[in-house]
Amino acid sequence: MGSTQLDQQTSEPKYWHLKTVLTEALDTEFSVGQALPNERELAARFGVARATLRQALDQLELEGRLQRRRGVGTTVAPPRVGVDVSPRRHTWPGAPGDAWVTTDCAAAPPPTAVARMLDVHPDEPVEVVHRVLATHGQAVATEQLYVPAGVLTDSGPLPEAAGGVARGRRMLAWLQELRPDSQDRAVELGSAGAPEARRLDQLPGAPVLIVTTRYTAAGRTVAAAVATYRADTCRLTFGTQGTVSLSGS
Amino acid sequence: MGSTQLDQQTSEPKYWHLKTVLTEALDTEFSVGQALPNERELAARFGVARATLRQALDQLELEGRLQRRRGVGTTVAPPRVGVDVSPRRHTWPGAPGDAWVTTDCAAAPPPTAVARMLDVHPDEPVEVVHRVLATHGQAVATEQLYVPAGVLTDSGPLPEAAGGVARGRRMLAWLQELRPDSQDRAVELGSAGAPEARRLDQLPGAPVLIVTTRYTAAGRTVAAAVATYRADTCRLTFGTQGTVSLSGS
DNA sequence: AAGTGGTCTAGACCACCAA
DNA sequence: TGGTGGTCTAGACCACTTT
Repeated sequence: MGSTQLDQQTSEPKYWHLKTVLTEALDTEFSVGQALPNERELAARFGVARATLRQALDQLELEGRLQRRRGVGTTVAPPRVGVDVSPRRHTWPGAPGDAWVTTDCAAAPPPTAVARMLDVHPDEPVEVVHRVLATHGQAVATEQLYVPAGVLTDSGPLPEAAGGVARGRRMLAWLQELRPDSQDRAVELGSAGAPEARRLDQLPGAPVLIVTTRYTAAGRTVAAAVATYRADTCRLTFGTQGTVSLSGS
Repeated sequence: MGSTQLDQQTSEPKYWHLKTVLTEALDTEFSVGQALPNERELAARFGVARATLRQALDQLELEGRLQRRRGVGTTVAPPRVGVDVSPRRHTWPGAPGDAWVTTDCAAAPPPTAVARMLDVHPDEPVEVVHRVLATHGQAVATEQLYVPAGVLTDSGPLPEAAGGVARGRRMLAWLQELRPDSQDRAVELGSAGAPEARRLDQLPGAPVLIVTTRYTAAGRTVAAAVATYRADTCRLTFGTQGTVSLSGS
């Protein structure tokens, strides 16, 4: 990355050109985990203001090429990890290390969007199971699973009001027995709220992929989940599924 | 949004607090399509620098709450449109207006990532079909479908070397006959390159959801597609699919 | 021509981490 | 304590759209 200065000629923004130059440097002269020079030095080297350089770094971080940690520095990020989110039976409780881990369970009123999905009143508390997914020792996703009280009444397996992890596990086991017969899923871009950011070891506002799932059994919505994946470090994968067709005109 | 000033006390960043205030205002005092005051005015009203205000607006735009157009202004964005990306037969050529439209077809060397997926040499040209998806008159996605020459040799349906739309349609029809038996799909965050940005009516660098698909027939990779969806305006949906199970510990 | 959002600057200070 | 990235300022100019 011996580049010094950069001569503009077109009306292409500086930060855009800068990003292109840096991308090329990352591809050819850097290896995963390697540290970049600090921002002040890089800005000086390219002859731009630090804010402009940061605009380029912001994009590279968004694309998962860089990893920045306050007080530490900027390093070349490893390729994104693929996380399977296909609606099929996959990992199970006793699996190695790469599986969802239940961290808590408590009753709370659902967000309005979730309330609408579950068709319950926003003020009425529902059971919320909190889970976390980690790979390679790094948290990559958190999830809240919402189950309306109405679904739990018949044969509800919550005799003692023991809150916490044990209760969460019990809820999952019970939902298992319910055998949900279908699910609708959606993926969209969002930004991490304060609690999610803390759980994912990120700064608030960091870009995340939000996966919302609606579970139905016997034509009835029995649960809804909102999972938050780190957009910088992971790629959501959907496995092979039956015969398909290309369409369009 | 009568708010004036804002008194900090915690170490919460100003732009974050600002975003919270604006979000609330959007929920209660604004309706879809309504214009916000301009950035200089808003900044003054909240007693912050314009750059700080913009940091808050950037996030709201990322979350799909706002729509900003240079030279025009900032308006409240409509809810994101759901785009079905489930691997099932859905819309067909003659469908209303909401379907993929083939815009071009030509031979070109694939990006390295695609070359690896197709297991071909990065310098060897492959057939590329360009398509665009629009909803409500707005382009929301573009796609490049890559088909290696090797797959086309046997009974290749490209007698005349007629480039362009007609050829693209022919390619799709032919792939249809091939009856791909499975597909692997992945979703990740990216930023729009110059050509994608132009086709999607956005600025370069805008956040997009990148969906890569690998089509296989008879255990062989016959094609790969890279689709780019506007992250601000759409939500990718995956329909109901068979029995499932919740897992974890 | 006027008004909008987009880019850019040259500083400053803060929060965090490691030595 | 020194170095890093994160936040913030008060300007300036540019590209674009509308009138």
